[in-house]
Amino acid sequence: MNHPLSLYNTLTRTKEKFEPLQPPFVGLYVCGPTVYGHAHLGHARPYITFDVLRRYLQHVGYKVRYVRNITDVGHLQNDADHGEDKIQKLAKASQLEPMEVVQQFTNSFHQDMARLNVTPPDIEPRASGHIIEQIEMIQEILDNGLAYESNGSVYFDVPAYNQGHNYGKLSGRVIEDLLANTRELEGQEEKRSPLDFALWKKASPTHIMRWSSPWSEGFPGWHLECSAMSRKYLGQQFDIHGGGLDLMFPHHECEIAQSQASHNHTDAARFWVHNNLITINGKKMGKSLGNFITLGELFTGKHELLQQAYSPMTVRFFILQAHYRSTLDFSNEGLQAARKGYLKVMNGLRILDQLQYPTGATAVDAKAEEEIKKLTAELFAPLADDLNTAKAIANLFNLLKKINSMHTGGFKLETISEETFKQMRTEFRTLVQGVLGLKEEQTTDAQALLNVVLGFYKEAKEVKDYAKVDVIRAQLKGQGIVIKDMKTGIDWAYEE
RNA sequence: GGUAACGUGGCCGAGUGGCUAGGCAGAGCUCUGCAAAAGCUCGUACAGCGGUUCGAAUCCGCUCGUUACCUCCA
Repeated sequence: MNHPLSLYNTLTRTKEKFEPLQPPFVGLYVCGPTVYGHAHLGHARPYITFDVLRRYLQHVGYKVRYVRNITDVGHLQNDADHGEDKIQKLAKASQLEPMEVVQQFTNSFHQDMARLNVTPPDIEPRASGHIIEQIEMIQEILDNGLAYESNGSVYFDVPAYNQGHNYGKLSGRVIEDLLANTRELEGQEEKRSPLDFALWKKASPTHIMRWSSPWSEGFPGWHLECSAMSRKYLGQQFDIHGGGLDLMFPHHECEIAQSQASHNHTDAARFWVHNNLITINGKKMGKSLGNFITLGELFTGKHELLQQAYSPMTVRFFILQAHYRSTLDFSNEGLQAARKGYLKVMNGLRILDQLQYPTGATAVDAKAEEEIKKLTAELFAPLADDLNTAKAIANLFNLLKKINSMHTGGFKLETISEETFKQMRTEFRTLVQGVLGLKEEQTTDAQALLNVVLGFYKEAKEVKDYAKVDVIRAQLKGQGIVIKDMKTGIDWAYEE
């Protein structure tokens, strides 16, 4: 298991060589969605990015346990009204059970991910299913003197924690600066310091999502679930924690603090990896800004900003064509270019399947051999350098040119050895399908194709070319389809 | 205001001291019944100004512009 994967670690702000704690096992935790709405293009990015990371780790031989949570107990909405559970708010409005809302959006999320060919995580824990673990964790933090109870709620004591630890180590914040810039928000009188955050919140009488705890009927704080669930399934310390850049502060910072404060004072994860955001007209795409396009809208083209529908693989390719740590700007032009690029790769894949190495070839040319070997070796190399999918795809196109030439005859296959040819074929396929996770999409409509054939059938009948008519009938029958000549026209049926 | 990024050819987007990124769009050529696909060739890009260096898109400084986080958000 010796390979040179380096990853950018937000904790150290440098690229570091990746070494698992217990090779060959790798524990990977990624913050999952809060299921109070349909997933949008911005959501696609981390899940595709970390899907590729997971696939790559597996490709180089690691055994990965990938945990991605579903947050379904609701994040507090900290706007003008005191803080209301988003899921609960929606549930009231539509007269649904909160869990019904959660299930709907969870199903929708799963569907979108499947279409994007994102492999499901190995464990997908729900926050609502881990209330006990979260309560336990709060108790530990209380026992360590780093949290306090206030009117039925429990708050994390940031200044106390900061005495022995470094609150802000991940996001580069300094506690004094944070204090100097704190805004006065309502409903904060229970806190000792404005920086303190809730571990447990006492439920108001109208709040329906509530659980019993030693402190009150209430619900867990909005950073706790990730700490509790990552620990449960990956241990006190694990290898990689991923998520969007916008979660770095406060979410991930709080996660680190909670984890440190509740157990052995070890960092929860050794590598903190953050993907950058998707922008639209240069601005972050986000729920709060209302400038998002859901994946469903993207796939159907039903959104005022969309000139056309973009298939899931187009979206995947679009995202992978940029490095995960750069912002990526949405545009129709960008998506359309991605679509063409994606189709080019798919055409290449088809051609590769058709290529056959000639038997008894003996015209190996050292230069050609070397060239293909080099291009092949360059396919995976960029992924080892902080998962540079953009460069890997660029290298893919460079090899694809040669493959296309092999197909059209400009590049004689026998000028490379069979071994090199097979290696090239395997690596190209593995990169495209196995690691980048690009799959062929059925872009053609079977019914439309059938109509074309029926058109020829009709023409043949009209000119009484019965030989051709018979051939068409026989061929279609071979496909399980029978032609029906009716007075009203030509139709078809499945052969019964 | 604090902190952190970014500014690359028509568009998207890699690259972080010398070696062609790549895709899309555009032009020309080859192939071709026509077309398409494919291949080949082409654009003398690195916000501006100054500095370091034999050499900078890449390092340093300043200026301008954009963004993110600091409040739920992937």
